[in-house]
Amino acid sequence: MGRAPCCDKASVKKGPWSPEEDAKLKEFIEKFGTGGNWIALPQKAGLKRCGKSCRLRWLNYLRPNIRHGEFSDEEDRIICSLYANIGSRWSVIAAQLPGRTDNDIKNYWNTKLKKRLLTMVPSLQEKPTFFPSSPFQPPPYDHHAPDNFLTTSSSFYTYTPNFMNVDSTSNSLPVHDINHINVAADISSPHPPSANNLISLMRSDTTIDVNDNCNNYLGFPDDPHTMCNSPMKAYYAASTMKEGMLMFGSTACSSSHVNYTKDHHQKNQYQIKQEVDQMTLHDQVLGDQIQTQSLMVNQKPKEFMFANHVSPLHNDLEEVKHNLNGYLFHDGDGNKATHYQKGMCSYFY
DNA sequence: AAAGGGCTCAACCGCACATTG
DNA sequence: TCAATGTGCGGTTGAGCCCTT
Repeated sequence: MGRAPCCDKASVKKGPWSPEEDAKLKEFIEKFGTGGNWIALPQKAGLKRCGKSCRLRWLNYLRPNIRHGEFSDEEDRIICSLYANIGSRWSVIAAQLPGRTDNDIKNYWNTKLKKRLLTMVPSLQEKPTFFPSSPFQPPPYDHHAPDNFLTTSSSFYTYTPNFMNVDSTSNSLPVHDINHINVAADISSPHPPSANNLISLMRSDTTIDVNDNCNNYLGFPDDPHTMCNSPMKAYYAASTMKEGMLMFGSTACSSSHVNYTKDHHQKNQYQIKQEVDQMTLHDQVLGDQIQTQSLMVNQKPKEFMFANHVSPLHNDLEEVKHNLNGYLFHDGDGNKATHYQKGMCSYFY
């Protein structure tokens, strides 16, 4: 047996609101408020409408300070960035855009922004199975990439998660919720090292099981170039999309990317999240290739002191390029790696 | 000018969660 | 503790508008 309907469907009016109904609702709420009970409101206000319908009409159209009409470029960027971070949590996104309603933003995304994004990045049109509701998807495998896949490209798409809240005292990897953004946190224990390197993909509603080489994330369990010769305390970036969490990071040194084979590459080419030119809020330029974006909702990005923390292995970091068939991470030196790590929001200890 | 296909967006639906008794 | 009720949210729908042929 399903739950009782919120109102008598037969006796309520549906469809577009008339100006008279709008006026009645507005007048009533301005005089008496909602009374904390939307269900009872229409009767009190003399409206033949469902309470939910009244609420929706008020919130999306009648309440003061609602803005309709064109979205600014800045709003576009915020929406795109937040969507990349938190997925279709329209109410959260709307909270960052005063005067905009979740419904407006949702419609705007579905009808305009998503299409624009897909036009800009055609390869995003095919959804990966692990991002079932995301418009983002991995680029196609580049068969021409050299075996170490250290190629270059003039275009680069990345995505920068906001904030991290790493709990370095814990061996577990809780997923924090900061400003509604899931953030994976840290570990500090020896692990199957290979699994700790790199690019990890996991569902945003999971926590990382660092003893699980790849079930929750895609690491390089057979990596022969493991660099983790010390207990690692790395961690990690986290970013979420609605269904998936993309993680970048390395345990002790991101140079462990070097020399991965095509096969590795193929396994790990999952990072397309951000059209740099269109979505960058706070640009950082990494070499001449990389820009990262650090959208802060209520929080500024943390600065990383990458070089200081990975110095033992720092020299290995000559090349960390992750060519994702045109989407390139290029770390030519430690300094760039710093940016790289900033960009990917990795933490190193 | 008419047809029809695509697009927009207000509104609805159903579910999950919160609150209340 | 649990069921009933209210609220909020995201996904979906469809009427009306716009554009192309």
